[in-house]
Amino acid sequence: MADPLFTIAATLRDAFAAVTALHAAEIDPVVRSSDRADAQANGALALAKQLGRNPRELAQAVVDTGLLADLCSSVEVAGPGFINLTFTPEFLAAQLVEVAAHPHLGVRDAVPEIAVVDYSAPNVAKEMHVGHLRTTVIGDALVRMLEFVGHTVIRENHIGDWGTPFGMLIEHMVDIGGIDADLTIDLSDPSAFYRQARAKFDASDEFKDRARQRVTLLQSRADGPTMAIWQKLVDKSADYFDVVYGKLGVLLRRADIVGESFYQAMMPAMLERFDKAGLLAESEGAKVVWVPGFKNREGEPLPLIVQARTGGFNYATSDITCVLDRVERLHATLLLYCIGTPQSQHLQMVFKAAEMVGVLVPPARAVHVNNGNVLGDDRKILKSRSGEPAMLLDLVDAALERGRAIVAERSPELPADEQATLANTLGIGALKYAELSSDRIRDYVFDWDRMLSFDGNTAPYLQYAHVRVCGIFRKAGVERASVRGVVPVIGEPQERALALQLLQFDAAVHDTLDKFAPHRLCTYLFDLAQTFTAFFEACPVLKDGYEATRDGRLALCDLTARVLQQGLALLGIDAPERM
RNA sequence: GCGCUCGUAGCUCAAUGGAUAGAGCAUCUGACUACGGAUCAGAAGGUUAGGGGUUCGAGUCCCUUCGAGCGCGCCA
Repeated sequence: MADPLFTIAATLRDAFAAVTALHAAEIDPVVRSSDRADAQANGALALAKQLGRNPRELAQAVVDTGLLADLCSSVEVAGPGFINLTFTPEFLAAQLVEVAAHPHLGVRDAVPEIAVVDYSAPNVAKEMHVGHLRTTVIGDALVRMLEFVGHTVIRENHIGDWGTPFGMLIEHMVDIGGIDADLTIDLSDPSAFYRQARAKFDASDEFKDRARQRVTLLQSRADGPTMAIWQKLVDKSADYFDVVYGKLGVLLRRADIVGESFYQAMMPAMLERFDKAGLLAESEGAKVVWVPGFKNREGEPLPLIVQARTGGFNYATSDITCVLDRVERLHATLLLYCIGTPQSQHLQMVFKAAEMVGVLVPPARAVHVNNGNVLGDDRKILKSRSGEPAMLLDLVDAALERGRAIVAERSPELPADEQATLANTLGIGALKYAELSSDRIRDYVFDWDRMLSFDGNTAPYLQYAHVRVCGIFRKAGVERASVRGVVPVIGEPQERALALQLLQFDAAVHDTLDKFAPHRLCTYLFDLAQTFTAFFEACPVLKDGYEATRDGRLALCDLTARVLQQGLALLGIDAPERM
């Protein structure tokens, strides 16, 4: 019970029960933080409507029970029926002591589930571009948060490693020396090999035929040389992905790759299940599933094609089989798909089809954690100089370079190795935070200067706030751990504001996970940092004449630093101790 | 044509159906020889694209118009 709002809500439930003679479980008072008081309860409004009573009178009756008096120094009815609450300093201080001793800083464990988080999903033999940035960074943050609250999290990188393009890719490799060909992925142009193959495919009918035959050979999965070349293409691309993930500091590793190819063997059985359920139909020569509610251009029902006329499977088949695998083999109950919004209709059809065939059934559920685009200042998708979507590795390298420039200018006195680490922390932190700090559903405008600024809702601002707190302890020569048991001082308004903010970490994390919206945690951390700086200005910690409040304020400082550090860590961002 | 997403201060973004829609940047005015100035305090800035509806209460939910972006049968 770290969050005081939960304690208040429970007490309020008792109070409502007392005045309405309803069983406590039937009442769900809404308690939220408020600008006008420490907290505000507005359960009386909805409840009064149900009971046909005057909301103000009901709220007043609840106040009159006196049940909140132990926790609050002031309880008053306001507006149409709100109850405004001001906590006692003792109550706040006791909650803070609990949070400081709590292994997760007051963040409650969730009811544990097995969650699969599907994110990043680059394609073999193709570059990662700006479109992969948000899914990768958002998915990674969600993985960290889900693990933090106690879920078992399985990361999956559903790479594009199967399908018709592999006919021409493999055939091109055969032409240049087969499995022995010296295939290198050029980090400055990872799609070069793909383009060469494509050019031949477009130019030569003979090559086109060979490529088509090669696809058939690949799909049979029986031809040794074909599979060996395919594997080499996949491996080389995985090397490239590892470079990107390593620089970006995301958790995805080779072992997390579960590409489209993985599901091929299970697809016939999957179709069999649709057939047995009477859901498999034929339309224009293809095997389809009619998913209700979807229409094509002509306004006619739109089928989900699971087997093409040619007998080949496609990504609908693969994605449905993937749902099956996650639910029945991995026993996942939470399936998160961190994929751009354009895939929305496809995923809805896949989820619906999986539901119809009895695979995706409660408690298992799938969520499309969709995201908008990254735009340039022209409000079009961020492009590189060549006019193509910006390459992810270029953005990462540019972020690192900008980080280095900032450190060289502002922290030249630090040891060289620390400067290097700091440059990375600042550059990558800024890049990631920019992706995370606005609502993932909307497009957002990419701007180096803004994301690297030490002012505003940015990673550097939060990192600097952390550095400042650490600096106080360094200056005082006090070990952070030594103040952990100290009861914080709650006297000045800024101390109270900071205490309230610190106590809402739990709510911020859970709110973020309820909506899979990392920007909510970002907003919380930014508010916390701002609240801290106001405290820092108004409430001297180490100055002469403030000995009596010193340790209590140091306790607030320590907790602030820990919440900032932990909060940033949940976003995949490091918090340096000095800069 | 059908469908999905979005539209909030000059700019970039917030806001479980709750009171007077909040931050940051930029602009303007102040503070301090600094417990880290990589700072803080304050001011100004709004018909939440337009119009209807539901509700005690709508930026939020529903309908509609306009605008932007993206999908829409055998690639993935």
